[in-house]
Amino acid sequence: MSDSPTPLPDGREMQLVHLLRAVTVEFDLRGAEFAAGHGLHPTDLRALIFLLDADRAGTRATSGRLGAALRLNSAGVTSLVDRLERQGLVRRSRDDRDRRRVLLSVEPKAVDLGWSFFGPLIGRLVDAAAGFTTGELDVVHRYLSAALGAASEPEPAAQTPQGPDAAV
Amino acid sequence: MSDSPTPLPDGREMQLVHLLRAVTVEFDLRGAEFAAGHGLHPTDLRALIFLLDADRAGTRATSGRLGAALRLNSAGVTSLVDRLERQGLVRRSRDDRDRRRVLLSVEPKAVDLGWSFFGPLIGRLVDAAAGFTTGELDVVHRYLSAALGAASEPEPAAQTPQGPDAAV
DNA sequence: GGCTATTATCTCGCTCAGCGAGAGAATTGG
DNA sequence: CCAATTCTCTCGCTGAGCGAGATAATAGCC
Repeated sequence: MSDSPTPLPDGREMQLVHLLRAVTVEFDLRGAEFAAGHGLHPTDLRALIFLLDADRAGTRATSGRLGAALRLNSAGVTSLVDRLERQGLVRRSRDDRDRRRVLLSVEPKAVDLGWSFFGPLIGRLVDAAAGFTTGELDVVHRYLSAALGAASEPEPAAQTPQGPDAAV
Repeated sequence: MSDSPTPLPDGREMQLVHLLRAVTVEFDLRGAEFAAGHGLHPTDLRALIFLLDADRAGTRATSGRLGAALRLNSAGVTSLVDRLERQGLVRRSRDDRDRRRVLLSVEPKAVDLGWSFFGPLIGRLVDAAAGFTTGELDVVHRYLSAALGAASEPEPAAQTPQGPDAAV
């Protein structure tokens, strides 16, 4: 099967797939560069983004949820949070309702760091959207939502041996 | 500066930024899952994708170019290629024109593996594009191209200490 | 032709992210 | 109150990727 099983036409749809992939690669590259430039690992940045998202959404982030989102086991999460705590980016605190849990809260330094990463990128992306009508942006929104749904579908008979929740 | 410096309106443009980020996360997750399920590391998969792209484009991939694309130093590339070669996915061969170079060629097994990863994903993405007119897909294409350009711009005074080429 | 500078890859030794196994502490349900 | 479960942490280990330097081939200079 060393060739296309279904002779997919390399038309507009395929071009979009390649574009999406290119955007993904580019985002990852920016993230890795930013992380390296600030003495972090890509995983640290991913964790920070997850925690900042949770912070903005008002969700209480725990070690467990972080691990599920990043697909790390508990030992990995412990060393990850140790790392972030050592850098003064997050703070651990026991959950008083369930004292087994460790709540993670981001420090202002983390928020600043997040902004210094996303700020310029967001700025350029918003600028890039300037040449489109609101109707066109709606179309893009519809497409990206559909693409996200398509990408999120798990493989048919693949391995989903993970826990109950997960998913960033 | 623990709050938005420019009070960016959380309008359509921002929603698109979040969607793009979500798509990136989802793609990465799929890649990591696929890699883990096949005894590879995310880096191995990224390398494979790079090599398959080069193969389809007719470019002769070398260890050096692979390292530049993946931001690995030479030692890392050596062990990466060792790994891929051990799995029967790529083959090393000396370039006869410049016998310092090592050309990397993908084995059929790698092509199959690539298809088994991208095939279903592409299928679902193409399906997701079915509900759009060609005009609308053109709009999406324009937007994604613009977004790719925006994401590719290097940070103003950031570190770009890498070599001349790079970029997957 | 040799002779040096440059380029491309590999080897060695090391650091540290993340895993598996299991311990410890708190919760829930009987 | 006791067992089963849940959440996090500790310990020891594997291996990806780095820095430094060795090796080999090429290109430029005289």
